[in-house]
Amino acid sequence: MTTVKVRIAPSPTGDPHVGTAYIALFNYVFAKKHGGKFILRIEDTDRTRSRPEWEQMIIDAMKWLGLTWDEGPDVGGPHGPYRQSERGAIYAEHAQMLIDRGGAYRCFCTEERLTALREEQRKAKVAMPGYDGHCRHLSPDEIKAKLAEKLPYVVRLAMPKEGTTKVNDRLRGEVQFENAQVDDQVLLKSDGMPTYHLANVVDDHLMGITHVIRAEEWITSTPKHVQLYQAFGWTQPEWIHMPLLRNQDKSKISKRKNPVSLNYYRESGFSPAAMLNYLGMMGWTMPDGREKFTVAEMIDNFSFERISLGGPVFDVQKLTWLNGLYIRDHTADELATDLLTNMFNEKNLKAITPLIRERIDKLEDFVNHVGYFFAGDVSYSPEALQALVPKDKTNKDVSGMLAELLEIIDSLPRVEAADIDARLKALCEKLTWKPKEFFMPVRVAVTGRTATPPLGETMAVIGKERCRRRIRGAIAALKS
RNA sequence: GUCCCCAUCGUCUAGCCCGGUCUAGGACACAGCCCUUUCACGGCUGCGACAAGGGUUCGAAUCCCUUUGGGGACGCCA
Repeated sequence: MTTVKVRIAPSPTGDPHVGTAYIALFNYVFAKKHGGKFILRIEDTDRTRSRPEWEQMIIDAMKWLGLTWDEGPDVGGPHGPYRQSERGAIYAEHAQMLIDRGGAYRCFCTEERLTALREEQRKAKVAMPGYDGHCRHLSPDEIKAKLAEKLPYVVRLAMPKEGTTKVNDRLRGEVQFENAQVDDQVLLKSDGMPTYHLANVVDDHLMGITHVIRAEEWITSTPKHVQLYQAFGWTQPEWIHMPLLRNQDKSKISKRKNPVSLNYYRESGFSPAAMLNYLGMMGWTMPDGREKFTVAEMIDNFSFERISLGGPVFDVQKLTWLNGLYIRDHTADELATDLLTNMFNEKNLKAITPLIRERIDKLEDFVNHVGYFFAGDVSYSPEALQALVPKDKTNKDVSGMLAELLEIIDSLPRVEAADIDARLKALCEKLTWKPKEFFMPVRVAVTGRTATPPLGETMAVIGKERCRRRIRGAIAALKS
């Protein structure tokens, strides 16, 4: 029997995601259950969106949760590198291998042609939009000529056009796909980087992955992966597609409708144990029905048979209840230590004091000045609410502005004073608002107050997660 | 639109595979009561679901089919 080896393969294109933690947990638990290995692989093949800061945050968040890996970019391992951007040669070689075997072909179609094609298909309401196979049957001479011209090209999967591909999913049984329904996916982009489809198959094979435990959204692309395994002549891993975490409205969990950043939960003071416990009960239950359990207990009792397939709604309220249980497990002393390390620590205090030094006359004034640096949500008094909307603006104007600000903040790894100041100024100018009209609503949204230290520094100390949740809260307040 | 997945209280779920023990159990939330100087915690009670229709069967939440509903995928994103 081969040793179980699984992986979590996040993409460093944004905040560390709760869905990543969810899938990582099940991979981790499964690996531990069977004495196997769990590895971390960074899928940073999207050159425009991947950033090292995001990668670092993912690693930090995973460490915070305690989901440690046996191989990964930081700890190395026998199958490295574990960062896909550093494995370019491997993918190029394998893409060539595929071309040689007829499992893939070069495609010289331009971005413009593909956009036009897509548009055409959309207008004609084509049942299965996709690549039309234009370059699939180019003659060797035509290809040679185009290569000689140095035309940029991609490598596409030569999907069989007849027959079916079977995917054996551990949780759902056999799922069949008509090959004609499956697109000739791009495997290698014109920048030489692989797409997910190629990279994940090649790496999973080379790294000896035995079980692919990933989210359900991948199930429709699995036939492509199965075809790739066959084209390479490799043995497939076992496929396990976990249900997707959902928003309240049942759509796939998203930052628009839910806090999805692990940093949010960390900074709000959720404990990793509670977080993992809660994630563990999304789609899985203890045999005895216990709701409070540790990862170790989950490992002891884990089996795929106890997974239910309905997409679980991620309910922050229930997570909060669970976290309360964990808080109460602590003695008062332990809780005090926790507070001292994570909230009222030297770093936080030293970040705040320069901002309020001029604003207090006695030490006891401190507490009344700094509540919003520590609090989660802020409430808006009638006066604050009034200040939120400047005289010449409507609620809609302000919520629109705040929504734009939210987008800006979302795109940043962290909020830094000078940087956010510049961005605020730029947004103000872009919207052609008067500074006075612009900055007060932002101040009120983020702090709940009309008088605060300078905004940029204040926001930096409050931090990205709190800033964004309060802005969201302000937008909601403006609606009612 | 096409393909794929899914379907028990508002939410997380047990039960479903191996039909009867299910007048469907637990938890969150909500409401009430108790505890209590207050608030919480804790305890108790209540509210609340087998999507619909057809089969199969002596008997179906459990098996089959259809419909409906929800979700996902359809990118040189992952």
